[in-house]
Amino acid sequence: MMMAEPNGDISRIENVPLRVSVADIIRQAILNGTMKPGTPVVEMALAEQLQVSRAPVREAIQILEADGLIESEPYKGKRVKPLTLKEVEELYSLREQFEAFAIRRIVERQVDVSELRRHSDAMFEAAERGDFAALNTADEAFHRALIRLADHDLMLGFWDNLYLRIRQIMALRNSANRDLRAVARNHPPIIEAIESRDMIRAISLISDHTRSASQIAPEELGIAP
Amino acid sequence: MMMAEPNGDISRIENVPLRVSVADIIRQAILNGTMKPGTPVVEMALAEQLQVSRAPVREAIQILEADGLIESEPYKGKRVKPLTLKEVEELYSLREQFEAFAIRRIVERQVDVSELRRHSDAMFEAAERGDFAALNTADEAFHRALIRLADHDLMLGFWDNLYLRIRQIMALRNSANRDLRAVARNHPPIIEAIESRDMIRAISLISDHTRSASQIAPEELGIAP
DNA sequence: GATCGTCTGATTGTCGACAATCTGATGATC
DNA sequence: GATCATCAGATTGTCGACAATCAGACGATC
Repeated sequence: MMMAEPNGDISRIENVPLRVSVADIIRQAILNGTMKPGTPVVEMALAEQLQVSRAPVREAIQILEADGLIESEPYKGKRVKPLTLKEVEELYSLREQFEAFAIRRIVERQVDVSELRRHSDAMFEAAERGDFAALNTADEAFHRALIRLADHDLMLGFWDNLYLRIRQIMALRNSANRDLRAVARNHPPIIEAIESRDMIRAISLISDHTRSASQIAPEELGIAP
Repeated sequence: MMMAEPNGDISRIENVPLRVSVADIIRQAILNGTMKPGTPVVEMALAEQLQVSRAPVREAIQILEADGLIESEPYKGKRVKPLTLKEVEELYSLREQFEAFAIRRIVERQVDVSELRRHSDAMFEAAERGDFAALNTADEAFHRALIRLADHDLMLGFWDNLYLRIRQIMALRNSANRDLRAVARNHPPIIEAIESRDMIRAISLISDHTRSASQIAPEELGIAP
């Protein structure tokens, strides 16, 4: 007997395995720069620090390996994956491809992109307040929404993975002395180009935007080859 | 005292952890259709079958989860990820983007693509012999080389991941009754367009090629939504 | 006969112990 | 003083046992 839900939308509680909590903690440490590229990641040390056994730590590390944040050599050890200038360029160039592809799909399918305005507005607000963290959050929300609106789960998964590492890079970069308002101002023209279905212009704007974001000095990464 | 290697290129032997061997075996079973989408993946059963403990099996399954071949619900169970028509379309459409991006990079940088001819020739040879498996191998080698020549490790990683699932799809599809020679004939024009630096034409050819490869009947997947 | 406990079997999650592997140091041998 | 064994420490890999969780079956209760 199929019935309507008698209760409202009580949010589904979920029981999180330890490996997930552990992975979240370590991921955070990597993304906020506490664990810099090259730092050894030792199972036993983390297990003691977090008061769990090695098993969930091992699995958490495997998750982060899949994220591309940790690399491992069998029987040798694991460490936070070093960043190279080439990898940074690859991250940003591929992100540019994803966003261009997303725009093509969005324009072709005439998807409503009004959501983007919310994020853009949030960016201006954050810029006014000089709130750098909030600006970044809104910026990421904007770009992720752009990908999500393309309705392409596979690309969204790749994008999430890719953006994880971009966040890591941004954390390592001394993020001050940037013109917050200028960053915010980049976005409305993109929305307008999409809404007027000017694909060429929208993609061109996104490309410029991404390229300017990818500027980074090698010494900010620690290693260079 | 840096010295030249006294020995020739003796290939480095490597000690493979069990999880890798186990992952290879299970991956193969998924890719050749022995374990179809939806099949439950149970640790203990596999451990007994392979005569190892559960630990390496667990880790192998995590590897395949990262590959996108297995999905898991905590405390419930794991199974070979079901395929949907939408996912198939996403796989092929994203592959098309990757190949177009690769071609742009290759043409811009004037990369030598003579390697592609080797793979193309192998395809014709296989087609003559009516050797379907060899044709597929050469076809994959052709397309992977195209990506590799773009010199973009990040994209290559994504492509490998993506192509894994395309292999799975191709295995499920009743692959007979196709004109092998016609498949082979698709490729030389691509090489020629790249070598004559006609980016537009090369990308257009690749797109057509990918799109025609993506045709699949829903009932060939088992599930449809 | 609907609802609620309770139980049971299946599966995954976690633990502590032990084995295998790698690295570098130390010392024996020529 | 090179080269080779051997050893010790650190780290990861593997194992078997136990705990937690979930789904479904089976009744008891109203």
